[in-house]
Amino acid sequence: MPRIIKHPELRREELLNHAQALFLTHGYDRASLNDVIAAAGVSKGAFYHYFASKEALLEALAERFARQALAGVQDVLGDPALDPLGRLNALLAKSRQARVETAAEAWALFETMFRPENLVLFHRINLAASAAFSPLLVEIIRQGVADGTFHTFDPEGVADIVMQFGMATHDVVAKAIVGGSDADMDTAIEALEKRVRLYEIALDRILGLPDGSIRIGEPGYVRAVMTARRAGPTAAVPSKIRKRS
Amino acid sequence: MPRIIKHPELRREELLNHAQALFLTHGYDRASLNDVIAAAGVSKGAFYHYFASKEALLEALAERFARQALAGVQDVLGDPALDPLGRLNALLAKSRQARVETAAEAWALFETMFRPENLVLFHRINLAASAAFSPLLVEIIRQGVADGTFHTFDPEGVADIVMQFGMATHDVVAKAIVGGSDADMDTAIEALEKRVRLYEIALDRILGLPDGSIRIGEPGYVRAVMTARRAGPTAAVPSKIRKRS
DNA sequence: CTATTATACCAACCATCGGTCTATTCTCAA
DNA sequence: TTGAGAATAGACCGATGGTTGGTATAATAG
Repeated sequence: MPRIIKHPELRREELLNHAQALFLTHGYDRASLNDVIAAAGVSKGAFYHYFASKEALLEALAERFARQALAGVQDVLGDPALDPLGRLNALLAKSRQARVETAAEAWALFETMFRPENLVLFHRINLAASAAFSPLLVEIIRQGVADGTFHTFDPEGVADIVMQFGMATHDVVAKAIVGGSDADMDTAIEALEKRVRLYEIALDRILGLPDGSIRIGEPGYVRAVMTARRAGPTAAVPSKIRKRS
Repeated sequence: MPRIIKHPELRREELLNHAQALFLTHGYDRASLNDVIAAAGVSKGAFYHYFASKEALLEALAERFARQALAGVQDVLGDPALDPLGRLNALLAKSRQARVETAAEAWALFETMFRPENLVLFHRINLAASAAFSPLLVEIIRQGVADGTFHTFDPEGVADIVMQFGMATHDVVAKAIVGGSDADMDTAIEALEKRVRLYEIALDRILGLPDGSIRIGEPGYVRAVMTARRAGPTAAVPSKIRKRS
């Protein structure tokens, strides 16, 4: 009987897609390799042909996230029409947009994706995103310091703080969901928006700018994206994955 | 033959000690339960008499860290001789001291303890530490806002930022070690001290204080503690734990 | 067209993992 | 002395991530 051979590069993407869905719903640890290959309809041998290990799969997933997030940001740096503050704001908005859309994409998974069992997954994603964004950030801040827009003695440090703030939003949402009496989206979004305002002012002051200079995307942006997707179809992922004792 | 029975409460501590050493050297995931009980010279049955699971062991370990870190801090909050800024500085110094001494305690493990495989362990420790410190921090900041010392609209948010800064020092050291050409202690400490200075100024500005108000422990403190312990005996932990491929 | 090699794939198999279970030994108060 | 319960031992379990030996297809060379 003839064997059906799909295009190899698509096979790999398919594996990544199924892994992403499973990791987001159940967490990297709980979703077993067998679950992934079963979902993708692929044998173990095939999997290990494309990836060296489960770890490598996670890494590839994080890289893909980072690559997508970075898409279209490179040109911001070189745009001569923007001053350093404009560049920084543009980059922050882009970065935030990527984060929000990633979360929104997995909206049906909102409650599960912010649970501690997904720690490893999100750490990797954030790590990859940092690695991609950080050099751009440092360069922009350096330019700003050079032309007197920003005032700081440690551009790398400030860039790290900015990335920290970005990562911390994940924890903010997690707290709002887990700690809230009714764990709904509105509570989470409200907490998130408030925190973003604080981060903006904190960055203003750290960089010696007047309050209100830094704008990490438009106010209400998170709510808009989230609610738009909320109405969308719920991705029902039938789960046969065990509960941990 | 007579059985040697140790005091039960000591048995539990002993288990924690061996687990701590193994988790720090090889990471929570890689150090197996069998490794732990083998190191402690205890049977599996005995282990599961004291702990409900490997998770519970990790949790107990994190709790112990947090408890040690919190020791002697409670009275800072009630001390009437201190103003809010004094209280905040005292708390920060205490928090930092705990972190540094934890790191120094595991000095022989310096290179391994900052590797990604220890992510889970440190996340738990930081979580426990946050849970312990955060309420104190929020209260102090609230007091300061009330009497006009601090200026912010979001005390909880600022407290979170402070905790973030504390946790981030871990990453700073990791980067200095992993990224540096010669991964030595001096590079790491230097990077750490510089970053702490940045955090101090950032907090000054976020809270609307004049630069130099916040002092997270004395300058040079990290170096002093680290170098003091460096000369100490190297804890040679014979490792039979497998390498992950 | 055939021979050869590299790629894509399969599924049985493995060591080890965290965790359970039953049996036994020890401790100490009544 | 004895009985109850705490403490300990270690065989055992299902599941896991990972390995292996082998097969089928595609690409290429002669």
